[in-house]
Amino acid sequence: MARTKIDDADLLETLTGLFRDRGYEGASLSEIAAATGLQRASLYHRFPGGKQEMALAVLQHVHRRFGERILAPAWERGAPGPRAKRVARELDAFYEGGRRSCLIESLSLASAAEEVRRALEASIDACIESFARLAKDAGHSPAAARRRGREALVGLQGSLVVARVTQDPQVFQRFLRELPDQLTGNAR
Amino acid sequence: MARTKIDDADLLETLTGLFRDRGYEGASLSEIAAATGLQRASLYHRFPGGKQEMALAVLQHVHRRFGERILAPAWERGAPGPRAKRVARELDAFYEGGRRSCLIESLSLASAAEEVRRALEASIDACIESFARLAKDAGHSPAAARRRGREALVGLQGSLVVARVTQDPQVFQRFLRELPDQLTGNAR
DNA sequence: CTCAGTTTACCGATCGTTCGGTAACTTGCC
DNA sequence: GGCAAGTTACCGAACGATCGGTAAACTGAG
Repeated sequence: MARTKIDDADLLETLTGLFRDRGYEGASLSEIAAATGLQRASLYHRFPGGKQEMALAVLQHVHRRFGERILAPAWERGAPGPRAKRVARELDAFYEGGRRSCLIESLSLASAAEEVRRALEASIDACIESFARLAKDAGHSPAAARRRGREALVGLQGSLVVARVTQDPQVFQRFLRELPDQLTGNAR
Repeated sequence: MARTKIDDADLLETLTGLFRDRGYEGASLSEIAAATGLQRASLYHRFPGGKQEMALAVLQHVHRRFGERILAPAWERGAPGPRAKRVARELDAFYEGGRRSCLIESLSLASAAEEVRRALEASIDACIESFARLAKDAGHSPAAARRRGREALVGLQGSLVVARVTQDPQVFQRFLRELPDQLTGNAR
């Protein structure tokens, strides 16, 4: 047993879960080590930059996953309505029905490092743009589409927070149900 | 020197700011001591229960402030529209235009103690009920009013998170502007 | 043998918390 | 009023535990 004990994908997945649930300061290296099955020192072999590099890697990992999968339907061809529904389904899976928090929110508290802050902003922007794309494809002006995208993101973040505090995922489910119409629907 | 060096109101105010900005784990006792002007040991004289009691006291403090002031207009007499506008103005002041985070969100991460979790839930509920009251007074059914109250809370939490990450308080300002109509407006 | 990957053992710093002690004020007896 | 006893508020120093991080030895596949 000398080659990687835990492969990068699993490692990142575990780290993602930890940072989502506990936040940056809340997720200690001991806890991370216990959860990943690696010793603390081994984590420094994988992430020489320490905890901050772990957070950064997780952020990139999730950002990629959003781009390649969760938000991908927003950039495909076809009717925007069904595509929005597919995005909603992907969000449902990623947030486990509203029982998991958003990494962006969890990591944006502790007055993060500039590099982390930039990554957070990039992910937020990508999310807004993808949402806006669906609204644009539904015939809305660029300005109106961007506004709808922003409002959808607000609903996403807000419903996740409320669902977490009230321990009631229904709030998130309601958001998901209304998301497609919120983006592609006609009137307001 | 025997009388209090820092009075309870100031102390709670400082603690509130710290917990909002840094979260429970993020706000260390050293930092709290530095910010309040009291030594760590002195904090234990004021809060024998330690950090958790501090968080609990802050939660109660803010809960009272919401009940007595910020959400008070929702329970007064008069047209619901102007009352909703007054609530919005109070929220604007409390969240400093969207530059400060919500305590409930900041403290709800770190898998808090049961007592803390209950306090968080109580505050959330009070907020929803006050919002719903305005919708009810505007002629909406109890069910519809409660739905509007919940959605308003989602908008509040979501816009605060997005405003923090993007460092753009405008998102919160937009929410505040639309809040009165969202609660008391006619159609949807 | 090489060398990436893991491990044990350890580091200084800081964590939340406790302890012993000291002023300043209050109380109650004379 | 005078003054000892008690209370309140604060502080410096230290507690054990844990924090994030490092050095060096071990492991095993190429």
